[in-house]
Amino acid sequence: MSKARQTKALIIHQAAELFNQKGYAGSSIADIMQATGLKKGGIYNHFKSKDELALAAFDYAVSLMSQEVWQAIKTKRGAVERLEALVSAYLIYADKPPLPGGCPILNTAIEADDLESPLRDRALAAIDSWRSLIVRIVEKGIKKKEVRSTVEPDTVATIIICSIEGAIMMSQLEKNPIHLKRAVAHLQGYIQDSLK
Amino acid sequence: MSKARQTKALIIHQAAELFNQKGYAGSSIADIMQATGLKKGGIYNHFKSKDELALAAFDYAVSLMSQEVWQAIKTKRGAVERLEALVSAYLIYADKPPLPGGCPILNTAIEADDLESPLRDRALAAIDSWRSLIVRIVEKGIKKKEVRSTVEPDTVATIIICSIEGAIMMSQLEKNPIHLKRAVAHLQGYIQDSLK
DNA sequence: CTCAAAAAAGACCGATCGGTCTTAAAATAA
DNA sequence: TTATTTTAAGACCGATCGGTCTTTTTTGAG
Repeated sequence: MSKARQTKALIIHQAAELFNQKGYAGSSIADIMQATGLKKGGIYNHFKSKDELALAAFDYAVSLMSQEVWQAIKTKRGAVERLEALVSAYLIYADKPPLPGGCPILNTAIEADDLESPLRDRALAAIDSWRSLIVRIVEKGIKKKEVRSTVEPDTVATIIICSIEGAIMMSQLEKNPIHLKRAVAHLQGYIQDSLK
Repeated sequence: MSKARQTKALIIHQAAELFNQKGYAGSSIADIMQATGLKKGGIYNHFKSKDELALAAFDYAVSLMSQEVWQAIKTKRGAVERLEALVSAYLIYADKPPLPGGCPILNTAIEADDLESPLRDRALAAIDSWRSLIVRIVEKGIKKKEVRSTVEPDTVATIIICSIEGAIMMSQLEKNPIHLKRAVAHLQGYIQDSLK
């Protein structure tokens, strides 16, 4: 990787950590300068604006977690097993989170949900991608008779996503992984009992 | 109420709306001046700093929702009925929310969870108050044999809170109440099936 | 090694930030 | 109604905001 791209990757990584912990409005260019060791010119050489950097940082943050989930489910076969693996993958937030500060989708959704903004669109797209992954797994499970045909895939997606996101928030706030562990355990029971 | 206290209440209400929608870092004193129609002197006559106003606005926002929940459960008797009423009370976020911008506890928790700050302490206290309300209801239900003795009150509290908070976030982001409705329906089933 | 192109430095900009203070207006107790 | 206190106005402050631009340094192709 060229020096320039290394520097750009460093800026994105450090900005993602800052934004995820202090928010977009709460993080200044000066903060990013300090975190990267670069001066203003070094940052604006790679990004036209703070907003453009925010988008790049969000995409990077989401990709980190997407990779975790994909790694967790790619070897699993049945729908139930895949959902169990997906849910368990989020326990990483209790152990060694890909980024400090909690779930970047949740953080961005909360900060950007009121104004129309590119950042809100990205958060929406990230949630929708997650939702459709779950829906596809459940639909395939129904086709293969592994999941009861009365189960609504969209409802399963809502329950899984909102439980995990709420639990990440609570564990992050209280600095105690217990809530995330409880939510994951509850979802495992839900997947076992309600789907098949 | 004296004129001065009316003005102070107006500032708190408008600030609570702003902070809940745009966040604390994202809302400026100039924004609050515009929302209240007051000039800077009129605001700083009632509050020493933006931080002090933020605390007052958060307390006000939480009290609005606490009153809703209390209204919903005060007439109910059994533990199961009280929990059902508590969960259903949050459907108000899909209909006529006490404040625009979603749940103030969630919004504040996300923005303030990283730094040690009075605001984080308030969010922690609000969550703990909610948690202990649920725990007390479940414990009483166990004593009265309305709830199975194997049920863990703290786990029930975690599942209810994280599901509702996650669902409020999703419905707020997508501007669609369906997620909140699904989560409440799921929790009703959980309360019916798992507790008794 | 040379040199053109790219990257980073850092001074500089106007706007806005939270906050202060003096002055004027309004509310209230007498 | 008057006198006193409280409340709000609005000019003002230094610091910081995001962003620009010129200059210097570094990089990498030839």
